[in-house]
This record gives sequence, C-alpha cells and structure tokens, in this order.
Amino acid sequence: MLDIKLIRDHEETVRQGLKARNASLEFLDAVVADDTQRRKLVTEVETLKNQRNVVSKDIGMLKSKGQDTTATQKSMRDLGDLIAQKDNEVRDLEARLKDNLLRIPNLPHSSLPVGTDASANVVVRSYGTPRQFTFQPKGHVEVGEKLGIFDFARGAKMTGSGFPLFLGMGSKLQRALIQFMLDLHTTEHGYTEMLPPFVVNTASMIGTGQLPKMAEDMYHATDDLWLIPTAEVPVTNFYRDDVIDKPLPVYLTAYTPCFRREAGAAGKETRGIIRVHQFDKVEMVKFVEPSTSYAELETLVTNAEDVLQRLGLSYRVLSLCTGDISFAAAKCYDIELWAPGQNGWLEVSSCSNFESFQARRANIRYRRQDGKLDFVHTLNGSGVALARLVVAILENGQEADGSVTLPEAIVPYMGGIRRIEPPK
RNA sequence: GGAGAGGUGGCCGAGUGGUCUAAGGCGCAGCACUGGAAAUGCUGUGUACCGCAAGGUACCGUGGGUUCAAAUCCCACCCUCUCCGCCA
Repeated sequence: MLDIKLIRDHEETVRQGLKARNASLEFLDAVVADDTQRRKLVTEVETLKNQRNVVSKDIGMLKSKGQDTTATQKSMRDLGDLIAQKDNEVRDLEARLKDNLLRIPNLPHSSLPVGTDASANVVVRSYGTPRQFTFQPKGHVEVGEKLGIFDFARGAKMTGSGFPLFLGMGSKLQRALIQFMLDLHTTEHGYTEMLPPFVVNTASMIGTGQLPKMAEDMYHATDDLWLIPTAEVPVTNFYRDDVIDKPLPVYLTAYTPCFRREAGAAGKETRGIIRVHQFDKVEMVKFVEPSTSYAELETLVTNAEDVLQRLGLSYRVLSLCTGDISFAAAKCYDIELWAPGQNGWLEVSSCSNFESFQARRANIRYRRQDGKLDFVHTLNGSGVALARLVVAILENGQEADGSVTLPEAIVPYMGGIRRIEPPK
C-alpha cells in the first residue's frame, strides 16, 4: 500500500511511477477524489462530535444538581442522528478509499530498467559455463520417468493435472534439497528457521499483497482460509500488527509447499514440473531498517546464488524492468537456471524489496533511534524453488546411460548416494 | 464440539453509565540529592486521523446496537486459559 500522504503531496510522481509499470490509473484517480472528500467530511463530523461531547458533559453536571435537561437531550438526539448519518458516509468512503488503495501497486525504484515487458529485463551477471554434452540431452520428464522418480499420471488421478507426485529417489532428492538449503541459510547466512502454517486467513493475504487483486490465482478453502502461494505470506505476517521488539535486521527462512492455481496459464510450460499447482520452496524473508533495504536486497540475492553455486549449477541474474516486477515489489531480481533439456532458462528465485509497501498493509513497525515508530522495509527471496531446481539437476546431471549424477554438495543429504540409477 | 473463566497503555492491574482527561504500580527517560552509586523525591512517558495553528476526534479483543452520554449495558464473532469430549 502506498502512503496516502505521498499520493496527496506528490501525485504526479506516483502517476509517473504507475505509468512506468503499465498499471491502470483508475484506482489512483478514485483515491485522490475520495481522499479530498473524506477530509472534508471528517472535519465536519468531528466538529459535531465535539459539540455533543461538550453538551453531554453539561447534562451530566446539570443532572447531578437536579436540574431538568429534557429539552437539551431532545436536541442532542437529533444531533446524534446527524452524526450517525455522517459517520456512515465517512465509513463507506473510507472503505472504498482503502479498497482502491490496496489495488494500487508499488512504485518501481529509480534503478530499474525501463520497459513494458520481460524483453526489457537486464542480465546483471551470469555464473558457470553450461556443460557440453557428448549426446543430445533429454528433458527432465523423459529423464525422470526412466528413473521412476515421479509419476504425473497418478498425481493427476488422485488430484488433478499439475500436482506432481515424486517417488523413491525423487522424493528423497526433494527432501535432501530442502534440508540442504535450510541448513545453509540458518548456519551460514544468519537466518532463523520457521515452520509456519500452510494455510492463512484473509488478513494475512492482504498484508503481503496477494489480496484483494489476486484472489483468482489462489486456492480458497472453507473457514475462509487460503492455501499459501508462497512462504512469504505466513512468514512476513509473523509481525503483522506488531512493533518488532528486537534489533533489525531480522532474517527468517522457511520451507513450505506452495499452492498456485496459475489461472490463465494453461498451455504454457505445462509439461512436467516446470509450471505446477503445488511445489516446494525454501523462502528467505527480511525485516530491515528502511535506509538499508537496497543493500539488504543485494545480500539476499547472493544468499540465493550461494545455493546454486554450491550445487554447481549455471545461472544468470536478471534485474526486472518496470513493466515486469510484481504487484508489491519496488525492485526485483530473478535468478534463472540453465536447463539443457529445455535449451532455456528456468526461474528458480525471485528476490524483491517491497520497501514499506507490505509493512504499511500489514502494519509492521519498528522503533527508530529517535524513539518514533516507523514502518520497516520487507524483502523476500526464494532460496530457492524446488521442482524447477530438480529439473536443472536432472537435466544437467544426466548421463548417456540414463542415470543422473548428483551435485557433490547434496550427497551427504542423500545418505551418500552420488548417482540415481534407472531400475534394472 | 461442550462447560467455565478471561481479553484494559511497553508490562502488571483498578475501574460495572456522567470531571475516565483510564487510578495505582512496574519499567523507561530527564532532573534533584551524592565523591560516585543505591535508596528517595520531583517531572515526563501510547497510537492513529483531521487541522496552518490553537485545538479537536477516535481507540479499553473485533464488529454491531441501546443512550443526550459506553471501558462500563445488550447482541454476534475472534482469541487465550482451565476442565470434558474427540483425535495423529
């Protein structure tokens, strides 16, 4: 959520920012109009309330002296009706104002490349050199099916398409990678591990920015609970409506499954486990002092890169352009893994600085040096997303005989297994 | 799911319709006293919104309602604790 004062005082700047990211201006227009109207109305109704408070106090005093106050009470009843009526107007106006405000995306940071779509994203660095194959590398579906480590047909039978099912070494590999990443972030990068609920309430979804706009992209359960699309939601909401009582920065990390309806995405990358409705992910979340958030974003990205470097995978880091960053982000780096079977790049991490956008929605504050309360800056990044990581490991590690050599770093987590062999 | 108790400022806790402008305590900050400290004393100490300001308005779990006036009365809901039931 943008600061209403920023909109009030620098409307043109806000307008330019929204244009740069191709956002609709209709919500901004509505907010500007309602804000003016609201302030006028609030001033009016508060004057009336002051009148009522003063007179009511008098009534109390007069009554204690035994005087008759019937006439005053009658006129106050009318005043009360007027106040109630205006209060209702204010309430309706504020509800609409808030709802529209929640639909305005964050403003892009000045350092972003300008552009309308992904083609304007900029590669800021690359790591590793893609392996040269002596044979034609296969896609992960073919590799994995031969190894018997997943069974998409049965996943589709028990749930539906897009719900992958891992078996045997595939299942173990997922588990090993989760363990490996959590250990890395907790022991070397300074994060505290959390295992949060996998479903959250509506207030949490609003807090991180999924609602109200992205309701169609998520699974909504009974009791008004939502399946989380990312651990970002429960972990960031850990401090919702709180004043953080420990020194900043606070780093948290969590493994969770992620559930995404991917509404409208059918037909694109639907084969295998590249785009699915359920996947596992280790997420990193930071709560930081505003002045440090861009430096913190850089280290966040390197924390994610560290995972990939240790696994010996080739990747590139992209700075997303103004037209391609997500709703709540002010700046975002994507990390993409090289997948030889796809002959292309796979997004496995998205690291974003939300500045105070989420903190303002979720009301997450800290006490500044001068004693004043202020909103923190929040950041999060995948560290990293599974399934696609598995794709890269399978496709990069495949051998001519159909086996897959695993990255050295994961071997201890696999109980010493270095290679997944096809069943005899 | 059932029964009972409860939810008040950073914390503890009083307050059952009218100077509540929420007592008192703890904590914190400043000052005094002191060689320095402890102890003691004094002073200050919530948030948001409206307003150029003076000032005003709102907030006692949340949302409604009654009333001239609600922390206080009524209704619904949420959460916590205790016990019972069910249960991996």
